Amino acid sequence: MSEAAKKLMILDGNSIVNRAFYGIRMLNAPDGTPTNGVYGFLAILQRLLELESPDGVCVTFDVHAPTFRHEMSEAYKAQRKPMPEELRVQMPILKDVLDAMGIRRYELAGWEADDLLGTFARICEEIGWDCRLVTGDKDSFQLITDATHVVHIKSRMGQTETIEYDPARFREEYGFEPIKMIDLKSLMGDSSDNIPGVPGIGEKTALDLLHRFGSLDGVYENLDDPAVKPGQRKKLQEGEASARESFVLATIRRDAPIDFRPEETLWQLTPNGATYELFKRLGFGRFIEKWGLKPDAPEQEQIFECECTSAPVTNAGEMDAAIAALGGKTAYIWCGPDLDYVTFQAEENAWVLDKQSYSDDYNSALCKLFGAAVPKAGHDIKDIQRRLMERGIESGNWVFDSALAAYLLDATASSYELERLCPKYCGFSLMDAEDDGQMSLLDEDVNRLAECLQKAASVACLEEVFRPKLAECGIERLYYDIELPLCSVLAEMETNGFLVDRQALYDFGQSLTDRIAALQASIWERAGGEFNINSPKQLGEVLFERLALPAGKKTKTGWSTNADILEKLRPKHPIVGEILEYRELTKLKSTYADGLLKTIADDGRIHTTFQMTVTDTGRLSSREPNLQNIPVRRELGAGIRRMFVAGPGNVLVDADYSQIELRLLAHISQDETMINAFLSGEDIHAVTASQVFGIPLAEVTHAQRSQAKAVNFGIVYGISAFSLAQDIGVFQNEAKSYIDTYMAKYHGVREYMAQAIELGREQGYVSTLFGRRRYLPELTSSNFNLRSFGERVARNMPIQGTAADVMKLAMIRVHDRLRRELPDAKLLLQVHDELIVECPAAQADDAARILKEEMENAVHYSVPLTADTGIGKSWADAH
DNA sequence: GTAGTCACG
DNA sequence: ACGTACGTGACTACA
Repeated sequence: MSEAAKKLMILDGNSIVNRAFYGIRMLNAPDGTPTNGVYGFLAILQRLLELESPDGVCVTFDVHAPTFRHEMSEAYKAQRKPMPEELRVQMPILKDVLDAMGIRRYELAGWEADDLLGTFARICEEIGWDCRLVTGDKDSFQLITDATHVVHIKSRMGQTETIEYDPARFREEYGFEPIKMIDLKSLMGDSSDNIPGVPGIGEKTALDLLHRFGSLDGVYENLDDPAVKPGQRKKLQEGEASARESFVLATIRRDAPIDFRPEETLWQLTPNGATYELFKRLGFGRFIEKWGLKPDAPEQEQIFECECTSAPVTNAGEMDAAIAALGGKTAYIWCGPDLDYVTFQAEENAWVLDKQSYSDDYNSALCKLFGAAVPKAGHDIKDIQRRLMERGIESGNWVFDSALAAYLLDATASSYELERLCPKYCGFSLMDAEDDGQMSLLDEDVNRLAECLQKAASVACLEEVFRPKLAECGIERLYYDIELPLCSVLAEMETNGFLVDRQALYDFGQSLTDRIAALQASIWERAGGEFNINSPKQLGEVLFERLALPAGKKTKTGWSTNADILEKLRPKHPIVGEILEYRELTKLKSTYADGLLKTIADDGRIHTTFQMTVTDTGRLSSREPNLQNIPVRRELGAGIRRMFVAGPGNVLVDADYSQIELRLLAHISQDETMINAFLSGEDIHAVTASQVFGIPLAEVTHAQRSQAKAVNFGIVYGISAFSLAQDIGVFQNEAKSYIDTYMAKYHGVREYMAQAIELGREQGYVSTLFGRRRYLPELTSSNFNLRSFGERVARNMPIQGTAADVMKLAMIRVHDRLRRELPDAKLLLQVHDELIVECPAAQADDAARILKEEMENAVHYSVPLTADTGIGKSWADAH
């Protein structure tokens, strides 16, 4: 009986660390040592262990010594760029990590890692093992065979991704056999590898020649072929020696003299103390957790000890006594699901209120605790407030929210769960009680009770850490006057919900069904067969293979079929327009008609959840369902907004800021021209058109205004000429001249943009006018893409974030005034620069006035903020 | 779970 | 030369 083939994963150590170093943002161990390369390596290793489940693992490294390639080629000797210091110091760390984990590593003076990969792959193939070569370089693609696949590491925007190439995948992408990579490189060269190739022949020509003649030899045997242009022929003739030399340089050797026994690489993850200690020193908590690493001699687990004694609260008398004992001190709260139990704690005392063990009216107990008499702190208090509201309890006197504080201190963190915050800020971890599904806290489940008490107490610890930090960052006002009060406004909006005309929405969905079916039939007929139009892969095959339409951009997995591309293809084939319409209709049906219907609650309303700790800029987000992306731009989609309606006797009042981001840009940059444009009340896009195109305001055409509008938007986002050109359909040099003129005319804006980046780099963060911060380690990255991204964010975040701050402040003010002056008017929704209120029809004008006043007067800057209002029975009518 | 696409400001 | 606008969430396909 033959055993199943073993699978060996060989990682190209230098190349992967390199990718990680340049691809992800800087990380440091607690002692300041840079670690991002090692961290990225481990992240990739972990991902691949899960994905591939190899039987063996080993890592190859380059040795800094001349190789046979240096001996044979002058060109190859050219100095490689020296490794940056922050990367160099990480190589020995990685080797320590591998040694601790017991993973074999190999290096051989005089031979490059690629040659080791090739040699190892050969040896594996000889004994019938499968190989996975993991690397960030494309050099080793020539080694791809049925048994040997290359897992290619790419990094994009701080994310690393892995693509596994087998022969088929390779052929699909390159159109020839993997081994022909050598021929390709001999023609086009490889600047990063000092392989000269044929001077004057680039990737395009080289690929073309290879497809035509199959190999380097084939090319030279067919130099007289008419398909070879005279210029190319000359270059090829002159460059033949170089090409032949490149062929040898580019060929990975498979005969490195190294004692490699595959069975020695057999390995599986075995947690050990050495790895634990090392990871702890490096600050790799994530991997300690993920891999269950523990110290050899179990040290005192730094679990937080709750020093308070807890008392059950089982009746109204005990509740009163607990509140008396609090004596005005802040109660730190942790609630169970559906508020079935609540633990609260102050200093050395803690109490447990449990619905099942409470003999009097439970709601009354909640009212006492959550009423205005008791100051309270919690974690994600908006959520607690909403759940209380659902029980008809209005809570008050909330003085702290640890999740919100953590968000303000670092808006880019991936999660704000107590389990993560405690280790990060307080130096202890939380215990983890299994959820056993019991509803009652007091029944026998000691662990879970302890866990809840601990969580309540940890909110107190976090508060102690966070309060001074908020002061230090100058964001106390933002926190206490905006974020915290906003919680109850949002809780109320979520509870209010937006009424939807269920029948109309259903009918709308039905009306789409027939049209979709007709489109599908026609598309299938034109395609000459049935396929899944919703599958970009299948659609790509139909459009670009079967119908042979000119393919545009490619994605990682195939051809791009997005609306931009299809729009350009529209005139080429009638199927394209139908696909675009099919896409539009199916989107409306699945996401908006069917999707929203599912979310309508028993009261006929849709209750979204606003998330306060999600965006990097300070905006809110809306989910389950997302009501901030209801269609409006296209006529058919905007019909959805007719289904969002006011209740009987009510109307909707809609108010939206007019160009708030550009107004804030004018103020923040103090650009005189832009400020004057807004002060004069002119149409800002028309003014920009007149500036950019150098024509009198009165002569600006509709098309010019619309282009100027795109420029205005682009400026806010940190534009490039390429993208602007793409967006407005002009040549890149034309787009560039628009931007240059813009920056010359609005030179205050240009100066602001430069300063924003400068300041961001110096401080490590950028901030809004309210002090909200976004840290930008990307600004000092040595990776061009990452750094450019940081620069765009540095320009954009202060604007988008200030707009978010202003809107939040306005919401609090609107809410206050409505409560005092129009208690029947309810805030329903915020869509970044728009607010929607529902109120009795007779109060609509008053509500509109209040919205306008409070939004426009939330702040007073160098240019006025203006808000436009509308009134109607539906969202579509009110907007 | 990731990728592609598309809805919004 | 690089790769190509900021910020979100939901749905479908596919591994």
